[in-house]
Amino acid sequence: MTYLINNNSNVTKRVEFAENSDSQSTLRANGLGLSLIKSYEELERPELPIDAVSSQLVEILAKNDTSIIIGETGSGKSTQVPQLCVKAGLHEMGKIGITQPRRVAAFALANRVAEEMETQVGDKVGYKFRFNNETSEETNVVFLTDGILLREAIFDSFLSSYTTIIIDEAHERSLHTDILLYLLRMIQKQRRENSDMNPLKLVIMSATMNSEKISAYFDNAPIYYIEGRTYPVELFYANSLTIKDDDDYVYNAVSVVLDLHESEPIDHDFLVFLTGQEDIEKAQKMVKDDQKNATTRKILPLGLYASLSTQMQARAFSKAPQGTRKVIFATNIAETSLTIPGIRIVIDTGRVKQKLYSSQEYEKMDEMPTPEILRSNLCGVLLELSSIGLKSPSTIKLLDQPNKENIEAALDMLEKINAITVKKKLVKNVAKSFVELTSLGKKLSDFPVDPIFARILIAAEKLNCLEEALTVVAFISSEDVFLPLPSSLKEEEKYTRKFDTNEGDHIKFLNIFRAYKSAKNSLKHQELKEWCVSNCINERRLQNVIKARKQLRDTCINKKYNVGSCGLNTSLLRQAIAHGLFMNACEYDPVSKSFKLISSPGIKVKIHPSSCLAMHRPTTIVFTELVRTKDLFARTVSLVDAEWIKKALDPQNGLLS
DNA sequence: TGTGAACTT
Repeated sequence: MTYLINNNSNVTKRVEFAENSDSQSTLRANGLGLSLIKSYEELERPELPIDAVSSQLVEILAKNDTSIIIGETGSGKSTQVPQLCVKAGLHEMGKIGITQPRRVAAFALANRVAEEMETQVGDKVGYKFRFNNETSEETNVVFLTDGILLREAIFDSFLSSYTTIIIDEAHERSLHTDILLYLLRMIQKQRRENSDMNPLKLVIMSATMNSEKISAYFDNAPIYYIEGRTYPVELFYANSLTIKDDDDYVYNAVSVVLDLHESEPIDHDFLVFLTGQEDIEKAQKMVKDDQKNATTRKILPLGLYASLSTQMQARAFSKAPQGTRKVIFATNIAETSLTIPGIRIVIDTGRVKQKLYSSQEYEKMDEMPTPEILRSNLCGVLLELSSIGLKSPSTIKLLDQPNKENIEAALDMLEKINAITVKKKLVKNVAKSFVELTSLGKKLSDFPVDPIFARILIAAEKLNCLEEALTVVAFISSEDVFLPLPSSLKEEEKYTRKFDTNEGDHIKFLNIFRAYKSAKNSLKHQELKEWCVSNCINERRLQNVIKARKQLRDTCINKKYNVGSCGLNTSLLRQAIAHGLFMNACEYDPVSKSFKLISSPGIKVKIHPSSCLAMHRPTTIVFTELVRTKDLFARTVSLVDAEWIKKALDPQNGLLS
């Protein structure tokens, strides 16, 4: 069937509307309209493929409990569907929430949609992710990370402030998205059955066509396809141009930028994909060095990656000054879901790297990545789900079922740390686990960190060293603050860094935090920066640690914890750490000259060379994490007393009530 | 005696 639809822009488009099967209607806005449109620069906003079907979508959104919308990046679904929900009146009884797997995406989309709806960010349109909340009473549409919506569900298990939840980028299958899909399906059912509550409308959006699975998961919800691409962007692969240096893809990418800078109009901005933060900083510096003497036709090199501050990320979305070209060096955070205004040329270095792989490996890379839920430690999410009220996590029905052993291992761990009790019951001759949250488990789930880290905080309160424990937990649950050591450093110098202590790496973190605080009080801004560099510290990451610490501390204050300090008595702090990490306790084994895991003595580990205890030979240690390379290495290690480990294993332990 | 990098509460 073919319908002709008139839309607001006076452009007539041909739209095919085909009914494929009972469960699946197909809405196609084929690209025909695009050739009729004027250059996007002359329009308020670029014409989007979704515009052709917007009025049908409003009806669909108003009518269906659950809709699945499939559209390519650039179809406009992320910016337009929330606005169409408003047109359908879904904001009248509560908020419309739209989740993103990444913070930048939530931030950028909120800014764009606020502009299109002619409102300020934080007013009718807002965003919310960890450490940032730009929403108010007035907010109708909120862009938030999937992780934070999951947190909200702990405090409001019906998500009652929302009328509509849109899950965007469902194809990425992030751990949080998968859990949310499960949870939303359940909440939708509960709200439908409870006459006091408004129904919950769900919209699942994805870029891939393999959507039957999601549809089946939601009782065969109808699937709608939006076809077509957005405004023209030229895509260059770096290897199709002159390769200057075979080994240095950053150098190649920058060379391409500088070449194209000569030939392209100055108001066409560039987007360059690189693999990581380090490469991005390097590329920015290379461009800056090249531009030192430039007076006209300047380049403004900007970075865009997750750990960049919100302000710096915002610069990537703002306009470059007149006569200056904006060049954005980004990780894959910008690859999906983001459309950055002004970008006309995209330089993708991926191909250059890929030619380093054999064809077999190349094919492997091309396959769909394994959903995160199939390869993650499930402790944290299972505790969250128990806290929301789920009684039988072993029978949880997810889009992809994690293997049973994985779930059992996580439940076993939660039981060992006394966060839950598990009762096995026979249901229709099949053993099922029923989970009950303990009072300790409830406390642990208040903190946005791994449950074993939260246990450190609980023990620390009783040991009167919570102030210090907050610092340690903030460090171990954040990114590594150390800059990579220059290989020019001699071996001896590496291990005589001034914060090292024979108590271990956790106390070293405390030393760094204390030293930074006092340096901050006595030094000027620039001097403080230099202080960080000379101590091999990444200052921005350290600031993130400080933010995480504040968030944890606020939770403690809120829950009326006694936030005391042990001062110089760091033995108390290590005792608290032992109460969290007791499952990771190891004893030195003189026979094998390695450490054996106390909980399973067959496993032998070595202290990672980066640890300040690597050159020592402590009897008993606890570690934060294990990494497997040539051997099994324990990273971030502390010296402990064997007695503390025994005490931590005791269920009657008064420190953890 | 040696880290994949990116994402997130």
